[in-house]
Amino acid sequence: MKRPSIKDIAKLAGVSVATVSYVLNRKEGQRIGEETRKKIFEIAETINYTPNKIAKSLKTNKTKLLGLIVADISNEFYSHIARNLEDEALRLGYTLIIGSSDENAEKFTKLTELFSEQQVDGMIVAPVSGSEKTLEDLIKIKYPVVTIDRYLKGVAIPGITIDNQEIAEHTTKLLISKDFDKIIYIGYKTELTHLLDRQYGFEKAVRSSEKPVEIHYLLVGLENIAREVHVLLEKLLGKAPENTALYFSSNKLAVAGLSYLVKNNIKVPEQVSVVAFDETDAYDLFPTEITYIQQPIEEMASEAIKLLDGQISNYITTEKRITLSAKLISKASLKSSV
Amino acid sequence: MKRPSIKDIAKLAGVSVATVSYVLNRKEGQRIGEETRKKIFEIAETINYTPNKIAKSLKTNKTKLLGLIVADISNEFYSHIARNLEDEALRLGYTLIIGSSDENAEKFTKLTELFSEQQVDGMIVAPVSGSEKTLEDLIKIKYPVVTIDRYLKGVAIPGITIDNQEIAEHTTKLLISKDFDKIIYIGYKTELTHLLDRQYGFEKAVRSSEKPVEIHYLLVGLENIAREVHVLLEKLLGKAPENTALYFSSNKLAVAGLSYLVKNNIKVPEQVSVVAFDETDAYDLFPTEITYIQQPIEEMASEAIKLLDGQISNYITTEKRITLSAKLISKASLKSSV
DNA sequence: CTGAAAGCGCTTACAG
DNA sequence: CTGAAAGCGCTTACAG
Repeated sequence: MKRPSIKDIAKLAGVSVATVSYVLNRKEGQRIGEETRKKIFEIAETINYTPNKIAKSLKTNKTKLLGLIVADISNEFYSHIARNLEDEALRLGYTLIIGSSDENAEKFTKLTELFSEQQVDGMIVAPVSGSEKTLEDLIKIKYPVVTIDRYLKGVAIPGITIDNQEIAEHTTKLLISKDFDKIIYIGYKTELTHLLDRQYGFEKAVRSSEKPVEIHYLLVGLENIAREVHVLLEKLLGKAPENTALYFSSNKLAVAGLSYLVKNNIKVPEQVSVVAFDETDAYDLFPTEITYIQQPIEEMASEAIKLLDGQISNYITTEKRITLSAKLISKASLKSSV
Repeated sequence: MKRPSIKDIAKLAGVSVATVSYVLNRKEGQRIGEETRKKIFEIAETINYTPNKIAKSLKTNKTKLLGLIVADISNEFYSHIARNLEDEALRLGYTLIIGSSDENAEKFTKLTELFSEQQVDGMIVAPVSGSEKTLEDLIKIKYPVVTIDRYLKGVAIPGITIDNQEIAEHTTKLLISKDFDKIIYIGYKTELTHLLDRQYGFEKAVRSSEKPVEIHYLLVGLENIAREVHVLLEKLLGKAPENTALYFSSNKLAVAGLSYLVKNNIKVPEQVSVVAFDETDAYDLFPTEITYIQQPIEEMASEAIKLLDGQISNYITTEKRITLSAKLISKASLKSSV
């Protein structure tokens, strides 16, 4: 009981497979008699024909498959990215195949190989540190690739990022203007450029400030975030902090840090003010509404797909990098003034 | 600059494509001379050959692609499911292609069609209400499909679920034993069996109880959850509830409800006790640790893939349904006793 | 030990 | 208006 092919339709209709292919693809130019046309549609319907895209792909060299590589699809930020990409992709007739790199360069490379063997028409990737060569190889063979969320220093490849440094600088200046006794930056130990940019933005604002303010950095690894953050905050904050600001450079870090505040009954913003990168539903459970930096995820997704589709369809190889603006969403977690 | 094919290798090596295919696939049985073998590998290496899986698929009728349809990949529960499925799939050499149904039967059907045209070897789906016929059609043509999280009444199809009714009943009995004045069940207006099962379990425990206890149901739609829950809780709970228990039948509902409690400064468990289905990192930001029902996601994923792979490889069509046990994780949000 | 050949299900110039 | 034929890149009996 094989699935029916156009050959079966052709036989049943008494025409050639070419004719069947033409009418099923509604190709203009090749005009086919209305009767033949109708008959073919009817037969296709009754024998329940569905096209075999694999066969089509082999011939046309297009699979309508897009590969998506994120750090971890179970991470809230990436699952939202994925969802938006999915919708945009579907709109253009693409389907998404996904993989998680776990920030591991080897795994990242394996995934690109796997996807390329599956003949995906293009890839959207959040590159990991150490994947420079893999990306360069892809560019060399002109494989359509677009980076998202991140970029790699020195690798000229189209992609979407946000203005990490600018928004971080802007936000930090705001903090500085509020005369905190102490500002604590909580970020990652990492070589990932988009995260370093957030740190640079922070540092830049600090350097250009005239007011003296006590600054601390808490940099944690990519694992065991919650515990690390708790230990560090305990050391730095103690149980009764005053007039302090906490700057979290990701939602994961924020959740870790906020849970420390809740558990120690530290009042926001009375004792400690908080601002965080990225949003998460989790903020809803915190007693104070959190001020956060919002990434334009929807726009990122649609631009990424547009950029990729452009490469695929027109073989454009501009090294276009698009930078979108993040937005500071002000809520109660930042003290209103001095 | 086309990508090299085995034909290119064959030409370069002065052998037939058949020979190249044999050595590249390391087929035993067909013994190929060690020299030819080495030469072929070398050439493949230098011209940077990578196999075209599409061509292979056309011939072998296996794509090593698995379709995953969830309600929404950006939902925390499903993104975790997806991640675990991804890992298990990769282990068996499969790649995941994903789609979100948005609980929409039409979209669900479209996705199954799309995936089947892409010739996925099998599908893992969270069926939506109204998709009975789609599923039955798939079974009729013996397409390997496994349901996850949910099942559809009357549709005999292999799948993984958890013991929703039992764990709900068990949990409710525990609530009842604690002599609350009022127990409020917060669930969905839905026809989805797995959610109804949670409700039946609750009702069953209530009916079999000897103690009289005031019971309320809050059933919300699938959209605007937060607002609906807030409005309903306000009506039912007021600002100063006493000795009340809240039972949330999903993590989304729980987040919505807990945020109401936080905003109104209602103490957990002093005034209100809480138990919720499913976990989420968000609980970390709530002042009290939340008692929740934990689904064995990892096991669900590995069993699903195993079941699907079984169907694919052996054409097993047992209507095997696997039920796994959820677990009540006790934390401070449930008052300790009377 | 190796090759010629058929075929998977399509598409698409080309010819008539 | 329609068909014969080649070909996409593989696999796999079969023959030698």
